[in-house]
Amino acid sequence: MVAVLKRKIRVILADDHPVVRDGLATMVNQQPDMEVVAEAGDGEEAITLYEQHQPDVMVLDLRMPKRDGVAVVQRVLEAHPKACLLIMTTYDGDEDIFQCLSQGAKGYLLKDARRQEILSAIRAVAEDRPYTSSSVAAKALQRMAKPSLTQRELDVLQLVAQGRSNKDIARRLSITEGTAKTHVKAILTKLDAISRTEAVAVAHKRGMIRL
Amino acid sequence: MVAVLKRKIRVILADDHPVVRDGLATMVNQQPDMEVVAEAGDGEEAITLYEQHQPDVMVLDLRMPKRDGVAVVQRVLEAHPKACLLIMTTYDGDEDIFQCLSQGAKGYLLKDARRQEILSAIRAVAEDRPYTSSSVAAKALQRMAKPSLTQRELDVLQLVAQGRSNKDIARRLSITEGTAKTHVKAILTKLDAISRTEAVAVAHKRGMIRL
DNA sequence: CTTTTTCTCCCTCTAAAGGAATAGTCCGGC
DNA sequence: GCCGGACTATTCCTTTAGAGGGAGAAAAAG
Repeated sequence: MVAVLKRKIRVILADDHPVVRDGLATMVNQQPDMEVVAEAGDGEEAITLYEQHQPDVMVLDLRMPKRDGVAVVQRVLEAHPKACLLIMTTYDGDEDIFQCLSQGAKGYLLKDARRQEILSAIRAVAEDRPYTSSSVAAKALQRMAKPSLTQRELDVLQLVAQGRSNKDIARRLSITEGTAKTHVKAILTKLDAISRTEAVAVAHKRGMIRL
Repeated sequence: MVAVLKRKIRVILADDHPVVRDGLATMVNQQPDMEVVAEAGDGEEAITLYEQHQPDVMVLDLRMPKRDGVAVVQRVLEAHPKACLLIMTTYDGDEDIFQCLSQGAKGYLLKDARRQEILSAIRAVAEDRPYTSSSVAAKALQRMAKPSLTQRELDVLQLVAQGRSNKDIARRLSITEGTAKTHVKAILTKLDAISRTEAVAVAHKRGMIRL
């Protein structure tokens, strides 16, 4: 089936859990057509190792110490526009998916995927074919229909999620309480929430904030 | 070092991510003194397989489909008080840790633990010695100094976290709005929060609610 | 250079949330 | 039987949030 003479797919794994790296490494190295060339335990390391090894595929966890997945995607792609990045994470919020894919990641899959699906995804991405399961694609499409929050609104949302009052938020951002309220109002409208607490729930579910 | 004639430690792995199970299985099976006898992908399966195999150790993820880790700990230990359960999870909220350990889990460790630590933990738990890293132990102690929420307060907190208003909460729980406020007030006091949104943030960080 | 978006600030008004204190009922433990 | 915790409910009062507007300045997009 697999061409014996073909060069193996060179893979870097980036995940902060040694157990997950072991699992992936075992799976990958058992395949005749691929091999793990390096493993990273955080975002910084992922970027460094990509530079060093220039692999065919990098499998990336979204939440990692030092620099999170989205930031790694951004950095690597701006230096290597042809990089094939496969996001592999437990988070299925539409915002995470949207951010990664719109920034140029070639694939996005969830950690509860079966072994075969993971391997197929790596092979697809290695050939520069995008890999997106139907459920993930659906979320990305959902997200596109929703209004985006501005940077300032995200700043405010972050503070709202920490339980800060409008007055408190205003003080921290050096704006008036009225302005803080204006931003909160915009957030509620865009997230279709009737209270700040609901807005936090929605934003969290969508992966817009990290608590 | 390891006695060759000694019976191997029989381990069951319960985690909803195939990748994690693979990683753990590989690590465990490489050791001369232990072996994986079964793998479960959800809570129900974990309970069933424990009954069937009666392993020396069961390694449990906290968040699993169908039945979560705490519930599995409860069920297995009420049928087998001597069961050696090792919790392995990404969540380090004091409530999770406290619940598991106080219900009789023998160990609790985080998924970012190094390989050696994981194996040591399995060996410790297999010999009925509790395994608790210092950071985890510290959180359990912290939790003991904090007031517990009553069941009703947890019900209310869950609804608060979904963004419901006091009136809404009252309707859903068939109580008056005043009573809902009383509960919310008690929650704020116990969690040392000044607003419901902060209470949600605190509760989430402590692992008291699942969003 | 326009146009649009973003960020800022302002107003009024109503509804909701939160602080403080009190109290009756029920249930389980001692 | 008594006591304490849990759940329920109440009243009074203050503060905060949120709905509904409008509006100017700056920055980004066209």
